[in-house]
Amino acid sequence: MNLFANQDYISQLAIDCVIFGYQERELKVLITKLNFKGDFYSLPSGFILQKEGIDEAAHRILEERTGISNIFLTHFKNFGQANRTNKKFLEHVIELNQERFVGDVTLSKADFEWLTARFISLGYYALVDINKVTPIKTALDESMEWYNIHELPTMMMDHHEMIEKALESLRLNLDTNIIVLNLLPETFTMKEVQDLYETIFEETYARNNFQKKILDLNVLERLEKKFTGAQNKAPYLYRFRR
Amino acid sequence: MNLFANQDYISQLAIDCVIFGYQERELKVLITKLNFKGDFYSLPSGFILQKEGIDEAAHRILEERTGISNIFLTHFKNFGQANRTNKKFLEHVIELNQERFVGDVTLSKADFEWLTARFISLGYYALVDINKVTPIKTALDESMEWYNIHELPTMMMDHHEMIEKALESLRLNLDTNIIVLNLLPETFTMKEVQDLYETIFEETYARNNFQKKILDLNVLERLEKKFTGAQNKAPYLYRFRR
DNA sequence: TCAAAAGTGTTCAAAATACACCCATGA
DNA sequence: TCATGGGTGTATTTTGAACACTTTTGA
Repeated sequence: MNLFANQDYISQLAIDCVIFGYQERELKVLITKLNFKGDFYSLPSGFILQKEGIDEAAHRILEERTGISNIFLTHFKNFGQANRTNKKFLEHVIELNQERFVGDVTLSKADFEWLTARFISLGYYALVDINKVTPIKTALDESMEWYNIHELPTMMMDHHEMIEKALESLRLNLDTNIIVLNLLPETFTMKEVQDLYETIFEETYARNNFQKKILDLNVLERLEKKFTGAQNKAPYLYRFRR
Repeated sequence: MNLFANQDYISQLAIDCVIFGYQERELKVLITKLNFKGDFYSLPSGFILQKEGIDEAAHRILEERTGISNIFLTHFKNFGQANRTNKKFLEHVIELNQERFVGDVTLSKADFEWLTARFISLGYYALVDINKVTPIKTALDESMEWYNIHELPTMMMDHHEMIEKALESLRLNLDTNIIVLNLLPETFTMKEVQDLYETIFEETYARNNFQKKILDLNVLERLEKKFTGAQNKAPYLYRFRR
């Protein structure tokens, strides 16, 4: 059975998604562990159907793996060195899992050829509210979990570099854009916004100046106060203005 | 004879180059007119060989068309809608030029299929010194000329949109980068730099403040004065510091 | 009434912009 | 010596960071 080779995919072209989530002052990335012996970790990836656009494909892949649509997702870089192939990687997987690759059952010859060709990857990154996501495993995944961006496992191919480049790109985008609020729930306090910025940029900011800067962007609206039970002044809640 | 289909190109993937040049307060783009009846204008394009990286391919294409290498060239955007194909365009060309498409001589069936597939394009833009470039026509080009960015002919497919996006990207890059000086000759006056910026951003700047801003970047070195014969103070020449 | 954390106003320094003046050049 | 355009110094405004103070909350 051919899983890939006969599908209506564009060959030699893949999409890799760096899905950023945020929780308790930690920036996290969604990573799958492959369902094979040996520890193989990968970004959620997929291929482009002949009938769909590249952005469309990226959205589909994101939705297939997280269940959510209509989320911030953007291309950040292409990866296309001449020798970029996962042939060695796949051979290693097969070597460690020989019993599962007997007689073309798991992976046909055609699929092997298709998958180990030289590949060009379009790198996308997404920002999601971690509470809205239920990671969806495929048959090939043993697990699919959030990893702190500073405690990543050893990733296959150049996926580690991809995450680094995605983070760089995210930081650059934030200078002119407040897209990052996609990482927060519907309503949030100013302190939560500040924690988020400090986590992403790995810096600290003065509370009052930060508040002024964000409010001056004129994209937030102030709602009622949030009484937490703590013995201090209740902070305001904010949400995106529509 | 197959020109494309049997070549070692990656299929369904193209590179389009927006080559910016600058002359006398005009920002220009290098555009080819195809060597067929009917006015068909195109960006310099090419395909990616199996054995070369994508950036490498872009540099090769640029060199094939301008004769220069080691020039500023960068990816700015991918173009990959589902229906993105030049089938209609090519059929139109063939219709207007039937005498040249008799008997597989100019374009084989295989080539036609290959060329009219759904294509994804990697958009690159380059900045070149217009005086160092001798546009190199291929067999398919009737002409290859510089066009003022505000006086572009009607371009095939989405090439017009590509130029717009490339310009946007160039402007963004300029905010943090002085790469734009690739558009100028080896030595230049401050006024020439200012003219260039004003042309690209379509704004005017105060002379003294502009000079200060550029010099504060610490990337230029001041050379001797340039005596033009005009009855005014001779301006200094500058060049990139190494 | 007190500690903790949020909100807001004021001050200070730095950067961007505007204004003014002087200088070199060739007719 | 004059008009022209180039170079540079000084004021002014705007921006952003630092500091200080007040308010709210629940114990």
